[in-house]
Amino acid sequence: MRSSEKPEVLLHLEEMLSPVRQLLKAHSLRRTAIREQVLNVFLQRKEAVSQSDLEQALGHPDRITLYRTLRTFEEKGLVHRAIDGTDKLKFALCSSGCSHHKHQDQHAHGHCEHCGRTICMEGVWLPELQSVDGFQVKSTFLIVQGVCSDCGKRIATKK
Amino acid sequence: MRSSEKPEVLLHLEEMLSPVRQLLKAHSLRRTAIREQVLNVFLQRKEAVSQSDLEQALGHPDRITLYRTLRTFEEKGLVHRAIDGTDKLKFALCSSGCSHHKHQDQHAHGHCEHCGRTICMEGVWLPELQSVDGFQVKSTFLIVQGVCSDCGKRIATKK
DNA sequence: CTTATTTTGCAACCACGTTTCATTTTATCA
DNA sequence: TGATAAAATGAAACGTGGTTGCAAAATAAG
Ligand SMILES: [Mn+2]
Ligand SMILES: [Mn+2]
Ligand SMILES: [Zn+2]
Ligand SMILES: [Zn+2]
Repeated sequence: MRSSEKPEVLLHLEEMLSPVRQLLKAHSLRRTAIREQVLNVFLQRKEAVSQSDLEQALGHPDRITLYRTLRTFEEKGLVHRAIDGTDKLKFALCSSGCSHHKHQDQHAHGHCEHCGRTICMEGVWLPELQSVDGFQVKSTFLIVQGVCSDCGKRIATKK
Repeated sequence: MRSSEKPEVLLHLEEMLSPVRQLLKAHSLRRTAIREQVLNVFLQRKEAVSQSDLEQALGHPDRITLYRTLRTFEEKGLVHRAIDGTDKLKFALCSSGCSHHKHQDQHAHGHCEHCGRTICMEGVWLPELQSVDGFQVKSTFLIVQGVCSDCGKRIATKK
């Protein structure tokens, strides 16, 4: 049976790609087990995740493969680095506008000094600088340090 | 000869402490070879320096001692971390107001994507946030990415 | 100079980042 | 549906940094 002869119903089923497969296809990435698992974690958790977070979440897959998966995702514009001032490198899902070498996530990152989680903050204004005494500004990153809303509530309850 | 009997001229000479010794004394730190060497590098270079920068500048001293020297300086308020978005931890000399566990360096850090140097930028306004949808803000860090004035001139000349 | 305290230097570990290469898997197309 | 080219994986191996414990050396104080 050639695909052009398939009944319409089946064609529609084939087009019902899961969100992760849509993402992979949209960025022309092959579909592999670890890529789907990693993307699932990114979609479930809303915070930025580190490689060790993923290792734990996925039951310790091969660490080199995971490493390369993250670099590939970064390069293809699926995730961006979430700088939070700690020594731990974290990544967060990109907004839909990002693609190969064209990241456009201009937002602050909030780092909770209590639980260590890092979140993307869309609603914070970033200073728009052009140059600072001779320094040509290309982009700015803002890290907001403090206590996240979850931890704030938890602390308030305990008192 | 007891010190109380020394002629005034000698007493004055003794009080002529070098800048590094003044710094050490002001933060009640013992005077050791590596501490003086490290402080000299900080005073000469105006940019933020990493441990590997110091290792090279000082002819590869014991790396654990250097490591502890930097932590001690940070704890006592002589240097602060200069977050620049790279994976390399850098430190910069504190302004005179800092002391044991009371850092007060509120300024942006500029990172040159060309030469990799990181400098403290005193003249940049930091957003003053109190809370962002439930997140209690304690402090903010601003990283300015771009091309430093030196590299800017160098590039302009080559053209 | 003596002594209490601090600092050093070494051994030893661990966490990560990164490359290389043979093997396996994926997508494509006849 | 296979065969095939291209891409991804997993193992090994190496490098860099961060970190602790402990005995020896150095410092500051009296
Ligand atoms: Mn983000
Ligand atoms: Mn600074
Ligand atoms: Zn929290
Ligand atoms: Zn530069």
